[in-house]
Amino acid sequence: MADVARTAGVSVATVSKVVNGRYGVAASTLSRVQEVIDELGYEASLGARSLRSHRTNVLGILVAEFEPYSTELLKGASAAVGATGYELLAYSGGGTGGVGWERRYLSRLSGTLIDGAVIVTPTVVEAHAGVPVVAVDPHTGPSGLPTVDADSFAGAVQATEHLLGLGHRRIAFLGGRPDLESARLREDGFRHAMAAAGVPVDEDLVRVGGYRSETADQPTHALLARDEPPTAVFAANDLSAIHVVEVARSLGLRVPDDLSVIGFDNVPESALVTPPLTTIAQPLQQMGAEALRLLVDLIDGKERPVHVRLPTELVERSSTAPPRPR
Amino acid sequence: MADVARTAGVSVATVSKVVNGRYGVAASTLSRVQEVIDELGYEASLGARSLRSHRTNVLGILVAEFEPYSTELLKGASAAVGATGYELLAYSGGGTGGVGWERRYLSRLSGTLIDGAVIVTPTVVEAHAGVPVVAVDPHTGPSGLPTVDADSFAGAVQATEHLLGLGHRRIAFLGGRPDLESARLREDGFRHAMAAAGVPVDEDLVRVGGYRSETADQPTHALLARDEPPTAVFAANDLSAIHVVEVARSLGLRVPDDLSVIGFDNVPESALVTPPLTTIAQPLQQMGAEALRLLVDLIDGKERPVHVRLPTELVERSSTAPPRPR
DNA sequence: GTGAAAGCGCTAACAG
DNA sequence: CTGTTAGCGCTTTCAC
Repeated sequence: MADVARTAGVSVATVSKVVNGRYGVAASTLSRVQEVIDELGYEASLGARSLRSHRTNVLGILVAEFEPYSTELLKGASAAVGATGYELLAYSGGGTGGVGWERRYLSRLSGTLIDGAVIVTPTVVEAHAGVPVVAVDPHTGPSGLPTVDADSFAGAVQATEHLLGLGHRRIAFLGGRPDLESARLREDGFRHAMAAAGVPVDEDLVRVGGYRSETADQPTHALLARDEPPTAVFAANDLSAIHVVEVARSLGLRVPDDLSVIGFDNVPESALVTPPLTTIAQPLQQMGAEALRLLVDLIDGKERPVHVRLPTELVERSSTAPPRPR
Repeated sequence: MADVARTAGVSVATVSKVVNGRYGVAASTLSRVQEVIDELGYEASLGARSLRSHRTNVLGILVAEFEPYSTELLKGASAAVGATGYELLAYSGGGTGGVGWERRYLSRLSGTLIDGAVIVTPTVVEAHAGVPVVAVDPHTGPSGLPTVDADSFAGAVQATEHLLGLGHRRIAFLGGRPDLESARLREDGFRHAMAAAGVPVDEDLVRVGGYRSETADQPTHALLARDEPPTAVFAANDLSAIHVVEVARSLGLRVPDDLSVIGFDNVPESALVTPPLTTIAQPLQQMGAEALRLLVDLIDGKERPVHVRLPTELVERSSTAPPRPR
């Protein structure tokens, strides 16, 4: 900025005024400064500006890692931000954040740099943060923070009913982590639908999968190695469902002929596996867009429902079929 | 930081030393300060820190918009950053950047905030930028900047040969924008493969699609409305290929029975359309990871090839088939 | 081993 | 209308 000021023969304060469109600058000065700015390709440093002004027009999206789930939200947020005049800053430690990443990233960015934040699947939710914050699918469920999530319970019911409707009775549930709200709700939905159909749940068929390939591996093997293996598996997210498909194939089982598998999330990757995964879709892009709109309204001080829950939908692809007659 | 200093009964300078692990702090002071930091959940502001220190341990990824292409790169970069100790900051204006977004975002973030940047599909490439910069698939082709891209020419040859091998002869090419390097190379590859097979190119079947649905719409209609329409279309990216499929269906043509369509990129979305798209895969995640590694090496001053070109691969799905006997 | 002071690039008051 | 001045929260000499 000093460069620009010197070249234009004015003070940095004047340049600042031009850059920020403040009143009190002569038309001639303005155009001269603007010319120099264009010529030099000057752009104010976000860091320095925000340090002083506490308004940046930048919204943060804080994620533990850029993976299929968070990037879908990002697409939605990106589409929604266009109209608002804000810019988007997505921050991630690349998976190295460890526990408490959400709080650390937030304090690192808030107060300076961003006017508000969307935090994706936070474990620790803090109501007070300095800037407005919206949580997407917090692991503790809707609490003090404004929240956007999908209807995990209803989705799990849909998944289970789909399997039941196909004729399955020996259905396994490969859950998430029991301490997470979404995982709990999906198990509840599963049990609810089973009970409603009058099909008893074999407790040995209910396992903790942990939402990730590595953690789902052992329980999946245990499930499929049984004397009387399940004819269908409902996995609480796509990542673990995909892993079930892989394990089944490695064991010589054909999907869906020998085993039906249904997932949850509908990340794009679920369509890429062989066979393409039947799953329960969360409207991820829509959730990202909704979270962003909610955040903007919060910043603008508009009244809004503090909790948005979006519906899920069954996406039938090729990993589910009626059980084979025995 | 002043809070922490006051509570611990030391100066902010000392707190700073503790935070940054500098030498010259008594063990007792260190542990006391560390305790207060943990208790208060203090985390240094990125903006302020970077303003002063010019080393942030944060790498930037600058994109025009978060869409399927850039988010795939993001996933790769995120996976690769884990080992490096850096954190990732992805910045986007949400599509409102306009021309020259790459330069503006870069000067906004560089010098402060980030130690280096990966710029995704920049149009304007500037060799000198203040911080190390790596370009992914720059629209002008490899120039002064270190670059990561895929082999567009070879990929286009693969696509064309696939169609030729299926028996197609009347093959249309729906190109990108002629001013973009990747688009030009894909057309070259198409012509090269046609010539090698001794099949003359009907110039009326070569159209400019512009890489986007909106820009591809009119040329696609023109192509399919011909008296003698093509039996196959090679679209220069998945987005336009998907649009060709949609237009064909809206015209009552069945894909692939009446018309084969092949795309380029292999974004996850290409598998989600009906029928799933046959396409040429760019190893997008790998490209993102490679760009990040190249950037880190650049920052560390390591010698590295300044241009990495990754191979493409044919992904056969269901949008291509032999032409119908007439 | 610790703190005082200067200053990173910018904006906001205020004086001229 | 324009420039001077005082910080924003932090790191970094450099005295003590």
